[in-house]
Amino acid sequence: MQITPEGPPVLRGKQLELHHRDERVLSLARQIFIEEGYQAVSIDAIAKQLGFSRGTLYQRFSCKEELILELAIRCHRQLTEVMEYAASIPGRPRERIVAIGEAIDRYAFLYADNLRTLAAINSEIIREKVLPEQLLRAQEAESGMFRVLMGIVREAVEVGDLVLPPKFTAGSLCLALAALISGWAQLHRRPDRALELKVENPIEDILRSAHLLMDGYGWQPFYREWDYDRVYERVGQALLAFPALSLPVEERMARGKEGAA
Amino acid sequence: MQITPEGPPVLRGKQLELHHRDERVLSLARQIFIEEGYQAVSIDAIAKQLGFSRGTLYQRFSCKEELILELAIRCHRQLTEVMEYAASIPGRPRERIVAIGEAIDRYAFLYADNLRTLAAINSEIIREKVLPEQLLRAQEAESGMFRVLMGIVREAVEVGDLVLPPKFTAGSLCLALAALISGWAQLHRRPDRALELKVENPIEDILRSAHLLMDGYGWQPFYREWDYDRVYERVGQALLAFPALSLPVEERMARGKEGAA
DNA sequence: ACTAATTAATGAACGTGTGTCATTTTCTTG
DNA sequence: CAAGAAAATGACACACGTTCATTAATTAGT
Repeated sequence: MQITPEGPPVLRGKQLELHHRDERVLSLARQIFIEEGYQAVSIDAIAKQLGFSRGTLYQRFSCKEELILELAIRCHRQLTEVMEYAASIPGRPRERIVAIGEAIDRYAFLYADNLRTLAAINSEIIREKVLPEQLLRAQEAESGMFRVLMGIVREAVEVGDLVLPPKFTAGSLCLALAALISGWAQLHRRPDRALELKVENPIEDILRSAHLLMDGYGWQPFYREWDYDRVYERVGQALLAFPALSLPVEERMARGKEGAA
Repeated sequence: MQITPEGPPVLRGKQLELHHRDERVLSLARQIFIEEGYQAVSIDAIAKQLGFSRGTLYQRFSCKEELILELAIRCHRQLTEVMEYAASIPGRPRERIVAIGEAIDRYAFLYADNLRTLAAINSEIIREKVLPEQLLRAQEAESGMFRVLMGIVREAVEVGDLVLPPKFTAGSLCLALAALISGWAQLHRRPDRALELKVENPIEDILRSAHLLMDGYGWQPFYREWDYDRVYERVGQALLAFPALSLPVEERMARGKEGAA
């Protein structure tokens, strides 16, 4: 499917050292972004704190927007891995969608700060400053999410669990699910939005609405006809086997700060 | 319902003149933002183009982020008006939801640029720079959308068209609908997202998915059991009566550039 | 209509962060 | 170890944000 023109370049000597320094730079950028906000992130400040000159940094990153977008790309990749793992948990297709919902919910709990970073990919303010080439990388990172969803929807159609209504396609459903997920992410970032609706658990709510959406699409087994609570329990257990989702409470903070590597 | 502490302040003399100048400032900010992007908007450039000094502008706006957010607030208000009008078109509750979908779709067509501006309300980059007081105004502008949706959902419950499944509330549905709308807006801003899903009309698609979501919630009349094409036609006609949605093609551009007043 | 008090406008001045570049330093490789 | 390649440096030019003392205009009271 994917063309990999040159394969992963092997880094040696100085190159490797630089690569590691890039990681430190990104890690610091992440920390500043999370703790002090976007405006506090600056090539200048990072160079100072890391003890080398500004010009040096400019050889690796063209501007702070590139740093932020790079962080967002990593978060997207990590989230995609989480989703891929969830999608690999055995069960009927719709149960695996549930697993994905549970996985991203848990991800958001463990790495709440990362959701803020993720939003950067959609921000025009950032997109208009970085190189087109990096936008492509960002898009590719994003597309993983769609691929995972699409795979499950397609399989559901194949095994007959999902009979698409006329004029609807697997893509439509993926789009709608992605929209719900993106709405869910927004709620995480801005809980105030749900206040006036008097919804108690808006975050859970929106994932449950996804159930009704799938019901509407005619995706079996339907929400009421299946013991999804049990599915939640089962996938909940299975998800613990994934490293990024199995952190004990104590390590959560530390890991959350280190980054998305 | 709403408390209006002081009522609309009456402007006279110089105050009025200043107010008009603010409008010119915002209009120019909008034009620059749309034509040259966020980074091109600057208090400096606006002051120069309008022929007065930088300090003058700083007495009215604290930073460019405030300008952008102010624009977003106006867009939100305009979109809310559009939705309110659509919601007032006679018909069963679910038909009025359809009217809203049609209205925002048409709004997006006529004022595509405004969708970009709208996104500013969600951008952390902008939110972290403006005064908390203005964030409140932004939130209030946003809430109009929810109010309109909520009103219709509540009415649907009252007249018996919608029997909420156990554990679901009117708020859940509003949230989900809002999430879909927000996903739809994102698709407008970044059509690339849907490319790999091979969806032909992603924009239409997502609004049709809202139908299946409502079906899933058990909101009658169901998508398949009702002639919604006819509803689209009917509300399409009705929407033309609303000034902002009735512009002929020629005026579209001009009006689109002027602003959201 | 005149004057005092209030309010707005000005642009110079300062601070901060960006991005560039010629020069120096360090690293790599034959 | 030497020549060439790559990286590091910090000074520089610049753009933008922000403040402020000074000047100009407006308003309100008599």
